[in-house]
Amino acid sequence: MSKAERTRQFIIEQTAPVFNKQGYAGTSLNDLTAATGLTKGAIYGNFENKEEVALAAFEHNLAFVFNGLRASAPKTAPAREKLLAVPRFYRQVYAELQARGGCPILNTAVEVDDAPASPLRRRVQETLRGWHGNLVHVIEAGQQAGDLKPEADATRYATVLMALIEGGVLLAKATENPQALYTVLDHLEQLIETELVA
Amino acid sequence: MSKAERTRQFIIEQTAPVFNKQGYAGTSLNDLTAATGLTKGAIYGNFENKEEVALAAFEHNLAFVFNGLRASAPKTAPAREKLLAVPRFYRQVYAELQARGGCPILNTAVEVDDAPASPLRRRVQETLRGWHGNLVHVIEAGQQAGDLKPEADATRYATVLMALIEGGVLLAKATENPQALYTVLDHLEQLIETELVA
DNA sequence: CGGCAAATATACCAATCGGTATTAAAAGTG
DNA sequence: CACTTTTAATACCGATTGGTATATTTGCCG
Repeated sequence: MSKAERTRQFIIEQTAPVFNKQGYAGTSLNDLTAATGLTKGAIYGNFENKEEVALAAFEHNLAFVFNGLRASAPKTAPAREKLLAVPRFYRQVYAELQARGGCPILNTAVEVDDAPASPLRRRVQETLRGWHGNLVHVIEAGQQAGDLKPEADATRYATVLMALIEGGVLLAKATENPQALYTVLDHLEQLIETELVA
Repeated sequence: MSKAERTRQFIIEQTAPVFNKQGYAGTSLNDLTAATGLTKGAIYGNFENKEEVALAAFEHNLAFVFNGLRASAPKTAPAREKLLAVPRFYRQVYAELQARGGCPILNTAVEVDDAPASPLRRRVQETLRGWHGNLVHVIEAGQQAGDLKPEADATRYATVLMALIEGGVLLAKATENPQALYTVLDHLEQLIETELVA
């Protein structure tokens, strides 16, 4: 790992929470040098421009969520466990997620969804589509395996799950009351058990 | 209505969608003069500073949502109708809400929830608390009247409803697919009928 | 350990930021 | 219509913005 590669990684790690908390427009180059202790020269030696740093930081923040989500249930687990692993993960990790500035998908989606097309905007859309597709796949596989009710609309429940999670994180974060999220997660667990599990 | 009052109102109306789309940090004084056709002198003659414009614009955007929400069901309607009026309202109004930059609560909450205390931040928290309190009140009144299941946890369902709405709006907006919201609204309607209505 | 390349710091750029006096125009009033 | 007050436009301020060219330092390798 070259010096530059390590520095690049260091910049990403140090600036990721800043971007997640303050947003792209709300984060200045000054914030980036303050967060890293480096100078503009070092940053622009490793990134094209501010947006490339933001994109890499978003990717980093995203990895924290999806790596944890993946680790939360074995790849071979039955669908019920895989679905229940989602609320379980958010329960476990919310305190740290909050400290890092909340859900990067939520934060970034809101900031870019009215802006002109950009790499960051495309990446957010792709992430949402990917997550949804993955959930649909889990549900349908579970139905094939006989674990989940065959009549349940996989697309619908994938959408509802995502909306509940993102909405719950928003409420908890904005009201400074984690209980709001836990309440939503309770509901989600019950929903999985009663409407999806066969 | 004095000239200044009319100008102030004009500034609010013209800048409200801009703030809602670009956020507070992403909106410059230049954007405000461009949106209004006025000069900085006119704006600073009617507002203390940029934040006061943003606060008034937020209030204006909020009124669009809550006025519509209030108008969506008669004050004297039974609880079931009042609750079903919520998804019905969002279904009716989503196209216009999207054109205005989406849900102002969602947008503003995400931008300010990691920032230091500010009037805007306080107002967002107050709004969320007020909405939640209002929903709890509607549910509990419905239980008193025998319209809703008495064992349902009013606080929980108020939180879940809000999370579903905000999450649904986020998904629809970010993926440019209104269907995501409609799917969530379908689910919410079914939830009200099966878990809340007696 | 010397020298070269890679990486970081420094110094600087024009443009734009939010904000303010001051000046000019318009509105309200007798 | 004239006069006064209110309201908006102009011109300007220092600070900060994202970004770059250049100088300096650092790490690496023979």
